[in-house]
Amino acid sequence: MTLIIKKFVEEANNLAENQGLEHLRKILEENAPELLERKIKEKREGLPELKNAIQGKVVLRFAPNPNGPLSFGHSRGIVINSEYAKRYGGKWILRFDDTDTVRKPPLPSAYNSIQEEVEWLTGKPPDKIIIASDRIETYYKYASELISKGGAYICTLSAEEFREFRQSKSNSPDRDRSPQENLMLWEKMLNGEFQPGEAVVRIKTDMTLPNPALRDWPALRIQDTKNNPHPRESIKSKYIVWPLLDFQSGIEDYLQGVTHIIRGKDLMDSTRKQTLLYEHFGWKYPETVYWGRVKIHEFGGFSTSGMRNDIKEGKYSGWDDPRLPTIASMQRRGFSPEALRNFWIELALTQKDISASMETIYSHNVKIIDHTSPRLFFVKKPLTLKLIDGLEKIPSVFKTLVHPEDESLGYRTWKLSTEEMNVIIEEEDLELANKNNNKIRLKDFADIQIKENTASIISLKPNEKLPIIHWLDSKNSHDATLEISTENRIELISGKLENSLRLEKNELTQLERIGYAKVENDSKLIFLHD
RNA sequence: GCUCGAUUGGUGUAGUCCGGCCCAUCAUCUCGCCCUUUCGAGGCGAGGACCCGGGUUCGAAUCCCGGAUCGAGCACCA
Repeated sequence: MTLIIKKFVEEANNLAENQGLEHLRKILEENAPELLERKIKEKREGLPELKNAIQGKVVLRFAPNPNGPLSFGHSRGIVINSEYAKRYGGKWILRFDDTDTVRKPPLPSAYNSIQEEVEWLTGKPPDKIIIASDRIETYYKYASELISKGGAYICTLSAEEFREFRQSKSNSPDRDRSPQENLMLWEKMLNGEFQPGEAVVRIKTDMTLPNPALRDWPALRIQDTKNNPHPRESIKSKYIVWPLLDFQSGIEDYLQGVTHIIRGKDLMDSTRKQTLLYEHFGWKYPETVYWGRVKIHEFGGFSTSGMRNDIKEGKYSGWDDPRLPTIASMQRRGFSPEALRNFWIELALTQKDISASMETIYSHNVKIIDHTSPRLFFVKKPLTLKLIDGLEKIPSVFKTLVHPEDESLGYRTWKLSTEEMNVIIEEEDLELANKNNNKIRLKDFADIQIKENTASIISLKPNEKLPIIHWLDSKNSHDATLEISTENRIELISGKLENSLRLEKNELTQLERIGYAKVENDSKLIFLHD
């Protein structure tokens, strides 16, 4: 049988090789046209489909620690979750996981700033907001329930002592206590009869589990909230027993009916721990997908707490310092939220650790801002040339398009004098002129001949092929600074800016031959990218 | 060390489940050309990749085995 098949396959392969696939196709068309109807593999676009996602029923969440405003990295979680919510007509929850008052104390202002940043990024508020520190008693309830069911116990071993048991795959002596005893100890924990480190609630798993991280993992611990009060006014020192991430997050996901969790792959063990927790309760764990680490080449290693320190020490001017990889900074510099969304969607969802470049973000941003950015002349290192010849040819008004592809945006105009005129060009462009017998074309104006600090108009119409440069008239320009920030320093470039357009604060412009910039005020521009 | 997981051009991705329309997609990048009175935008074109070694098969990026490399977790952080 197989021999017969082999014979025919060989025959077909030979035919294909000798007479081409078209020949085979014809034979098939004649004899068995149904075989030609292939299901065409659809090309995926953007984010991959979520497993078991039902239209209208998807619930997602993103849970940052509010110990600072959002970093660029956070924006991935917000974009991906909100995009999926949109795609499936579901909803997504913004949850503040603020359960560590000691090592990662929340920043009170972050609760609001994060919400604003989310809105800027996605165009609307999240469907729901949850603050973990408001829900401590709920978490207690589930802890008590699990303790009484024998699924958790109070462990009075120190972290170091327990580590021994974890390593040797043997049970903590506290493990065999009865639920009644554990409930009593639980009350003691809540009443403050233990100091931090003296007691912890552990989820019973199996000390022989191959993955050491999962062995009787800790669910709630004691924090000294007298000396380290929670920064929220309504919480402060109200609780001393606090849930750990794996417990808090697991319970909350269940309570909110989260169907899909999208998280970093560093949280893979969290999934496994929480799955064990869900088994105790008989719950079904959400679908989970992971992403890998993202490194942006131009941004070094920044951590939220590190930035917080540096700002405090005055190393940076604030969370929106242009050198910092925060959303606040990118917002201030003038990135379009749509560009950030497109960037993350294009990177998609894989477990690969990736290193991307800012150039990719720039390219996304240009696509969005270019067709609406008014053009402007900004002359760095200005050099003044007195017009000494050809003044009679000058029109009374200079006129050029606000945007080269969109006449509806109008014209930039300025009045010129035939009596006296000083042209301002960039020092660097003088070299360009040098290469062309000291001749150059002033964009939309005239060909000039330069001689020392003077210039003569050769003709208004282009006379020969000369490099075209941007320029200014001294009477129609004013001093301005362009702030360019590179990785670790801020450079202030002084120059001249044209008067013709009065741009509002935060408007984006394209400085011709320089790049895109954001208007801070009349005489200050912040460079975005080229 | 133990436990997970990943590996497609310079950088990201598609395709891998279910082997053959894949001498491998799209974007970015680089380089040409066109257009344009900006070094911008736009248009066209070119460049460049299946981690390695075996195996299965008529046929492997795709399946199997082995190895390498990279990353994460093994916290009373999130």
